[in-house]
Formats: sequence, structure tokens, C-alpha cells
Amino acid sequence: MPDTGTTIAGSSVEIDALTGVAIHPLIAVKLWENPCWFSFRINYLALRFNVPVYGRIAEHHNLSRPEYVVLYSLFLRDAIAAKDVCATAGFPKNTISRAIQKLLRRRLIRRATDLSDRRSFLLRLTAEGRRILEESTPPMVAHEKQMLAGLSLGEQQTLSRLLAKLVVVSPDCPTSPNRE
Amino acid sequence: MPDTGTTIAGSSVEIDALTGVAIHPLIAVKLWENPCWFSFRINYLALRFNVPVYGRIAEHHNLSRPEYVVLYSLFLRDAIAAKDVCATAGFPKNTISRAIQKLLRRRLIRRATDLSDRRSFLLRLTAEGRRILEESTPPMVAHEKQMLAGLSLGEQQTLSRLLAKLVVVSPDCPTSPNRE
DNA sequence: GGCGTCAAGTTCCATTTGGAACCAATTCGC
DNA sequence: GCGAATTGGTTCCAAATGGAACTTGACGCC
Repeated sequence: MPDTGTTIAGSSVEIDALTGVAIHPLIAVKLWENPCWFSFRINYLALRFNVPVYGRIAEHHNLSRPEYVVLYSLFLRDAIAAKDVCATAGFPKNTISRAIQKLLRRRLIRRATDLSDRRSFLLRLTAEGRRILEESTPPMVAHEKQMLAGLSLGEQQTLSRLLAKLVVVSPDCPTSPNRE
Repeated sequence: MPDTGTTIAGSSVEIDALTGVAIHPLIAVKLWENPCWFSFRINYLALRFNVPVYGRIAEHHNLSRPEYVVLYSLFLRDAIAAKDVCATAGFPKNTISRAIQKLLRRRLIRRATDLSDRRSFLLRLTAEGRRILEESTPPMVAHEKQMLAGLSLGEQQTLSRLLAKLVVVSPDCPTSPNRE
């Protein structure tokens, strides 16, 4: 029986046709015989990024992922509110709230009530918060660069464009379980 | 002061230049002024898929995400071991172990010791497990299709190819916090 | 063949998580 | 303007999570 080496139970590896790299045979199946090819690729890659990156941040700076997400959001745009972080990072608001409390206690951010809506607070980085970001961002960027190193610069630009289009359009796909 | 409408505190929306769609201004920032553009896009899209899809599955079939991942993996390739699911789905092995226990109790899968390695079990779907999959897969595929509907078929193929390349290459990027 | 190392799964336990209820401020409808 | 419905943020609590220790079988090495 001509077996192409794809025995999973026996944990053999498969050679990827395009790149000649050895991969787990079940990965090959999930890549190429999967009606949800997109979801698998996205989730797998997110994982490959998040585990090492947030692992390092937890280790070096003792910050959880939600905490770092808040910090990073402020790094990109100062003086935003908690709801903005929720809307763009996807964590539930109580998780973000808790993260903000911890960051306040550690004096990595400060906040002032938003005068135009007194329920809301505008969050800002402190000098110490900014310092931590400036220290932790480079390895993160480096990790991302390395993940993308398998693609040419042109391919990276194409990928960026296609994913951006999906991000922009996706909020219209109903997030709430599409009735029924 | 000519403001392009990008006030975040005031929660105004921004109009995406490419697609003409209204988006949260902080999303625009995270898309276009972000050194980690890839990680943001990936995580955001994973979320957009996972929340509604696994929400529906929890609601309709009372299955957690790890449970469904095991089931779905078996749907793609029957008679694999727990370690294979871990390796390809990224959940820690105790989480997968628990998921398997529950699926066994609910008789959605069954298992038999792997004769070539008696520590390991080969997992298989039962008829009932297969039935649930056949019921739950179509809406999932539909959701993915809808997410991708913003791209042409050619663009989808390009995207698939580029992401696959990253998946194949990524295990080489050291997952464990790169020393130091 | 026996011993040290390693891998597959399970169990234990402290921590994190996120839904739901809640409070206060805002906006809508009229 | 005034009450109803909504929104930003916090708190509560049950459930899920994942690290670490453990058990058992496999594999090297001599």
C-alpha cells in the first residue's frame, strides 16, 4: 500500500511541496484539506506570534496580555478611552477595566475624566509606561519581522493590503450570532 | 485646525481611503501606523471569526472551543492522538485532555490505545459526533466565506498561498522566548 | 538487560476569564 | 424639559485556563 509518509499516529513528518520544509502531517491536512482554511491559518499564526511575544513580556515586565494591549494602544494613540481599546482589541470590557486598574496602580498610565463625557476617562502613558514600551517593542517587532521573513517584500505588501481590506470590511459581517 | 475627523475621544469615525467604509479611528491607527501591522491584523481577524463562530457552537451544541477543536480535528483526520491536536491547535495538553474527557463522556468520540505506543490513544468520532459536525460545519464555512467576500477569488487564492507559506515556515521561528 | 531521560496523558491548584448585574452619566423621543 | 433606553466603567462570581507535578510507557546508552 503506497503510503506517502503521511501516517499521523506514527508521528512521521511530511515534506511541504512548496517550500520543502518538514511539517506535521496534520498541519498539512489543516492547510490543504480544510473547508475553513482561512480560520486555521489565522488562528495558527496568531498563536505563533502571541505565545512567544506575550510570554517574553510577562517574564520581563510582569504584564498580562490585556495589560500590554492597553499600554500598546496608548503607545499608538495617547489619550483614548477604555471603550476604544475594547473596540479595537476585542477583549471584553471588564477584562480591560481590570487591566487599567493594575496599570494605574503600577503608575504606568494615568487618567483624567473626559470633560465631554464624564462617564469616561482619557488614558495616558506615564514616563515609566513609555519606558517599558520602548524597551519591549523592538523584540516584538523583530519577532514579527522574522515570522514574515519567509515572504519577499512585495509579498509582504500584498499580504498587508489584503488583510487590511478584510479588517476594514469585517465589522459589517454580523458579529452577533447571525440570528436563527 | 484642519482635523480629518480622527478624534478618538469624541468617538467619531474615519472613512477608509481604500474601501470608503466607516471605521473606528483607532482601528485605522492600528492598521496604518503600527510597527506590528501583521500581528494586529491577524489577531483582529481571528477574533472576528472566533467570537461568533464559537459562540454559536457553544449555544447550539454546548461545546467549548477546545472541545470543538478536537472534534473538528478528527473530522479532518480520524484516528489521531491528543498530542497531534495539541501540536496543530496550540492549546496546552491539559486543556486538550479535559476536552477529550468530556467528549468521551458525551460519547461524541471513542478511543483505543495505540498499539505502537501504549501511552497514546487513537481517537475516533462516533456517529453522534459526526452528526454534530455535519450540522455545525456549514454555518462556520458560511461565516468564513462571508468574511472573505470582500476579496476577489484571485485575491483569496493569493492570501491562502501567502498565509500557508507563513504557517509552514513559522515553526522554525523559535517559539520559546528566544533566549536572553 | 538495567538505568536515566524523555514523551503522552492526567490531576491539582492558583489565577484568569468573561457573562451578568450594577451604577452613573448621556442621549433619545416626544 | 422629563422619563426611557443606552453607554462607559466597575464589581461579583462561577467556570475555564494553564503551569507544575505526577504516572506510566518508550527509548537511548552502556
